[in-house]
Amino acid sequence: MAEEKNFFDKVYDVARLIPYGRVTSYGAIARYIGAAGSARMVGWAMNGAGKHPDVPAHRVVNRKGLLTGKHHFDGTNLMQQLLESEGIEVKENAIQNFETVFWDPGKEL
DNA sequence: ATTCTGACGTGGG
DNA sequence: CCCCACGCCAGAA
Repeated sequence: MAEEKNFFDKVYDVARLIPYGRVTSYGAIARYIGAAGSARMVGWAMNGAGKHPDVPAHRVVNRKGLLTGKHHFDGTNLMQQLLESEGIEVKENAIQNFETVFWDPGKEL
């Protein structure tokens, strides 16, 4: 694939690679695309993910495994339902067995 | 141009 | 685990 030069495209590209039933953190993606330290930009990029149906933003959480971005989805618990539908256990906006379902792009790839 | 905010991360206590 | 402070970069007012 051609290398995306846009920061957003890179984020979307990695997010699309997240396997089913797995989750990753903003920092992991940021580091993989070469924007280590700018994890905030990853989250910001996700703001435009709504235009990219192939981008599973619900599989991206912060390093604590908290569904910090659930507030940005249509419903209040849409993100949690999506994760639960993939077999991921979520409790109080926090992913259970986070280390088990965690997927690191720079590590798995 | 300046200021603030934001789906974060890391380090120290 | 919690809390606090700093860094980070892009965009909106």
